[in-house]
Amino acid sequence: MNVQNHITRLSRYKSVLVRMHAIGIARVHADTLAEAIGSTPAQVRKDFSIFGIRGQKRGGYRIHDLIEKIREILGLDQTVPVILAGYGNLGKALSLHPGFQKGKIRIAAAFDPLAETPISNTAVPVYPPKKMDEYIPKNGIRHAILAVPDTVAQDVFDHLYQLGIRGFMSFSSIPLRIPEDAFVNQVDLESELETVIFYTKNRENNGKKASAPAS
Amino acid sequence: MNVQNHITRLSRYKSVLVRMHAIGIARVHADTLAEAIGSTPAQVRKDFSIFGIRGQKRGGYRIHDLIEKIREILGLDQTVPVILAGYGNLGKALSLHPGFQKGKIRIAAAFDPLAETPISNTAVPVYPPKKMDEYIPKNGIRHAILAVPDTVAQDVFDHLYQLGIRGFMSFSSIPLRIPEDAFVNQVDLESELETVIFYTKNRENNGKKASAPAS
DNA sequence: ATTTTAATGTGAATAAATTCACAATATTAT
DNA sequence: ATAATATTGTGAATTTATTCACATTAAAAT
Repeated sequence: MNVQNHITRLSRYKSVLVRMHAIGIARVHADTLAEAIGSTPAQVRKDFSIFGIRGQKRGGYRIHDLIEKIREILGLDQTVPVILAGYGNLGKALSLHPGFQKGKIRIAAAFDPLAETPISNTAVPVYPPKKMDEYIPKNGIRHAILAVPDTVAQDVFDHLYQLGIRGFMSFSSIPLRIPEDAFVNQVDLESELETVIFYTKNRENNGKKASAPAS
Repeated sequence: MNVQNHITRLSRYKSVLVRMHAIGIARVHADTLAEAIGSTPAQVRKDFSIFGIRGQKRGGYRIHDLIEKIREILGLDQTVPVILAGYGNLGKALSLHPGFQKGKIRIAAAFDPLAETPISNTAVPVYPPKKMDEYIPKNGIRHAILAVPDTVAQDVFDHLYQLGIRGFMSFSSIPLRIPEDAFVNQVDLESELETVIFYTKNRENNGKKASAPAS
């Protein structure tokens, strides 16, 4: 299972493709890609078709081109700078996450109240929060990761929004009240783990797909 | 937007409900709940209907009962012990995550090679990996969080599977090869952020919903 | 050259998810 | 008591997503 839409899938295809490319593979078939991300060949072809990605009849897709094209669709043709609000354990983990060090996403800076006293061992520069007001407009930052305590999540969100940030990945567990023109991907870790518990339980019974109980 | 299915939604409803309950609210309407998680009243009622959750005509739902019922559906009526494979920055962040300290999920122990020398400041006991062989069967653990380096993710997965774990939340960015009867929720942080970048970009243009480009 | 084969690409078919719309009914107001 | 109102619960309608199935075509084999 695993909840996905075609954008998530494009991103996952790319992840696999980048790794294949790195080990010297030049071409890929819809079947291979489907299996890698737990999907179907028809789904892969349809996803590509929707976005005008063409392969070649009897020859699959050229990985290099595919990666380029997917990056372009996702808006990753240029490096995208992202700031990190909150440099606690989670913030630190994210700043060191391989996925944010190799690809086109770059965590440009982190902001945390504790940075009044310098934080050691940081993967990115860590500044006090008030520096956001200058840093974000100056560097044209449009995206932020919210890794702050729930108690201040809405305030920090509002502040960042007001500074021009429109795209957010939030790890807070409270739902944010957001303006129409902002986009927030709320990554709720508790919820993600709870779905695992549900589906694991319902696997033991029905085998394949989990569904609603009798009543 | 935000990719969801009804299980994810149930979990999110619960999260909101628990907070409402904590501040002394006893009843809730479908509209309130819908707005809180960014859904629609019809969706809320349909979700509840599917699982046989009944409110009362003109009176909404009793929060206490709702929480009970949702917990039961998700398999969270008892406390569920989960182990953490890997106690790096991410593992540590997870062990301290409020969502895993207040609810029915309990991170029972973490396992990491660095634990040969004791790790200080831990929120949970941290053991060397070889202790898993004894700990997991003895404590009947069925669920694990994989927060290990990509290079060993498959090996650790295989080992945990072989010890009886069937439900996984994985933060590795490589797709795992998994047996039929295991369930893995792969939380791909890079992919989550990439979707934010896509939708933010496509908001600026079309306003409401992001869709496929011309070609 | 010609045939065979192994893919893609895509409309059509199917399935799944969401929203509509309204009957049912408990609560409140009169 | 009766009427008015608000909100649930759910089939039906609609929309969205997935899968099917097969025509198309490039490559490989003969």
